[in-house]
Parts: sequence; structure tokens; C-alpha cells
Amino acid sequence: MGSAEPPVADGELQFIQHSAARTRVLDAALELFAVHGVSGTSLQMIADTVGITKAAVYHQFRTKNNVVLAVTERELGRLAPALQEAEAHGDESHARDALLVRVIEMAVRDRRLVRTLQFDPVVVRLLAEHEPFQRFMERMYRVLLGETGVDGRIQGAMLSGAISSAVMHPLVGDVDDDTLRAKLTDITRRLLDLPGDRR
Amino acid sequence: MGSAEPPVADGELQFIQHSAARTRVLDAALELFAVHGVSGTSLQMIADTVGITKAAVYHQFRTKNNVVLAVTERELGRLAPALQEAEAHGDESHARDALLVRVIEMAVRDRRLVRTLQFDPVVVRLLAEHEPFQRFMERMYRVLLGETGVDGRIQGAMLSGAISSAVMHPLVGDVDDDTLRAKLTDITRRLLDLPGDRR
DNA sequence: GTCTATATTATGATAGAC
DNA sequence: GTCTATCATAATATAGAC
Repeated sequence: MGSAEPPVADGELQFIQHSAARTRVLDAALELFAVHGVSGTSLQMIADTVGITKAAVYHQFRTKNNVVLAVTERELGRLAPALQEAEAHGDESHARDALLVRVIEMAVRDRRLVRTLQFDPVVVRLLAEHEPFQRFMERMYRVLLGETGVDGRIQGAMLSGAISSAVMHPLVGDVDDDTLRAKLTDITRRLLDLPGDRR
Repeated sequence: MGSAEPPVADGELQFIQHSAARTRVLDAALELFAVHGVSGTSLQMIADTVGITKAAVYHQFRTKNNVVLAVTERELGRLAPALQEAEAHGDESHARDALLVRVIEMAVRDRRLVRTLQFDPVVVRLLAEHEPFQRFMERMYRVLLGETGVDGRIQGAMLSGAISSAVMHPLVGDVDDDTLRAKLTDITRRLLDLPGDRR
């Protein structure tokens, strides 16, 4: 591992502070990923967006894959504090609700990024292959769903997709953030209460 | 428009019969798109999977984009009969339910393809840019949602994502088709009834 | 319908100067 | 931290023979 690059996705996911230059690259990459997908985004496009050359990007990240990793890690890591708070919370039901609110908040605010983080094939493979990501998502679902039988897992899958889709779907492109957040929170809460009133 | 290629996505979406050679290409393309995404899939990969050369693929489709178009058109077109039936149905509520069942059926059966058709950036752009696709999706949502205020659109966005996600999420990878279809139908019906019992 | 061969451009990646 | 220059490879696409 080179001296320029921080450890990538080993240990627990957390907030990671990047240098200004790296942050510019990651911001540009994320924005481009959202529009063209990861595979449809070249390092040249990223470099052009930042206003530097490819070589300068390679000074910050050894491979394109490391850019994808860093982006995914950074964005997922933004949920880490909310997750930790929820896990520390005494009341299970309140913890779930609090985390849900934070997840919806982030999804609504960063609508454009949701498709990339949840559905891009490259990111999906990353999430499946790297243990820290898996562990993080497991913790998320443990809080959001409680114990996970078949019903709970189907429910969780639907929930995650419903939230994602609700913020990125063309149907709701013109709905403002506040309205969307409110409706989404409301419907999601009811969805979680559906099968047998599990509260 | 060349003599070898059929009209692509003008007029209404419908079942389209392709030649055996074209069908082989489209099948391979769809399978590869599902794994690597559209941008992550090259014509070389498609050719290799079919067992022919790139040139042979180009004999069937003038550009890669036309392959993507044809794939999208073919798969979406498979819902056309169900949509027409539903539109012809007298009772609005029964029509909605019948279409829903067909959509879920197809989503569950072709789990691997859902991510591509619903979320791949290239396909999403296609759907947004080509009128026939837009018109088709409008008709789908008209039947599934009835009149479309803000609430209905948010609900529709959630519904589409919830179904998609429920069939493609790692959480439900080991759930068999029958179980998944049953639970999904059940939860979806309840989701549609949620805000103010709109039946 | 499929092939070989080729043109053109873009891609991920590296070396070394400033 | 950024640059110019370069490399090897892979991409989309075409021409023309069988």
C-alpha cells in the first residue's frame, strides 16, 4: 500500500477525512458515476471535471477501482454515526425509527447518488466482496429489521428498494425535499408495521 | 434504416419476433448486462458468449446502442399483452390487481434482469429519451395507480422500487420463487391500500 | 450469417520532470 | 500536487471475402 493512499475499507466503516485534492476527485467521480454509471465513467472524464490530468488522479488513487472503493466507503461511512447511536440506544423501537429517519434524510438529500450506491453493478460487487461493507450492512439491517426470518428479509429488501426508488424515480423528480421526506417517512413507518404489527 | 434491422421502438411497444441469430445475441447481451451493466459489457463479450465474432454481431445490429434498445424493447414488450388486457378490463380495481400480479410474476421469474431494466444508467436514459417507452410506462402507471397526484406518484415510485428490490436484493437471494411471489403480492397489495384506502 | 483484417479512438496505467 | 509523454490493450465500428 503506497504512502499517499489511506487504508481502504479494512476495519470498521467510519468517517474518513481525505485531502482537498482527493476530495475533489471523489466528488467529481460520484457525480459522474450517478449519471453514467461506474463503468461508463472514465478517469479522463473525472480528470476533466476536476480540471486536472489523468496522471494527477493516479497520484491520489492507484487504480480506478480504488476510486470506486473510496467513494463507496466515504458515502456509506456518513451513516456510521447514526448507526452507532442507534445501536447504543436502549429502546429497540425508537432506535429503529431514529435510524430510519436518518437514512431517509440522506437518501432524499442526495437523490442523485442513490442509484449508484444501491444498484450500480460495480458497487454491488464491491459491497458483496468486501467484508467491512457486508458487516456494516448487516448492522444496518439488524437495527432496521430486528431478527431476520424470511419475512423480515423480504420486508427489508422491499424497504431498501422502496426508499431508494422513491427518491430517484422520474415520477417524483419534481417533488420537493420536504414533501418527499415527510411522505416517505410516513409510508415507510406503516410498511414496517404491516405484517402482524411487530412493534 | 438498414434492411437487416427491424424498426426500433417507434409506434407502440409490442411483442417483436427476432431472427434466431438476433435472439441469441439479445439473450447473451441481457445476461451480460445483468452482471456487468450495459457500459461494462463490450460487443466482444457478447460475441464470445454467443460464440461468434464481433463482425457477426454488427451484421445484426448497427451499433451497440441498438442492441441495448432492442433488448429493452423486447423485455418491456413482454408486458404489453398484460397491459392491454388490463386496459380493456371494465373494473378498475380488478384490472390493477391483475396487472400487478403479472408484473410481480415477471419480476420474480427474471430476477437477474430487473436491475438492468430498472436501474442501469444507460437504459434509464433510453427510457427517458424514447417516446414509445415513456408512453408505455405512462400507461402502466395509469392502470397501477389511477389518477396521479403527488401522493400517488410517490407511492408509485416506491412500489416500483419495492418490487424490483424485493426480487434482486442479496437478502432474498435464497428465497424460492413461489414464496417470494406470494409474500410480494401480499405486501404490495397492502402498500397500494395504505394511504386512505383508495379502492 | 459468419469470417479475417483493419482503422480509429479511448481506456487504464506508468515514468519522470517541475 | 500537477504536468507531458508514453505504453499496451481494448473499445466501437467498417470493408470485403466466403
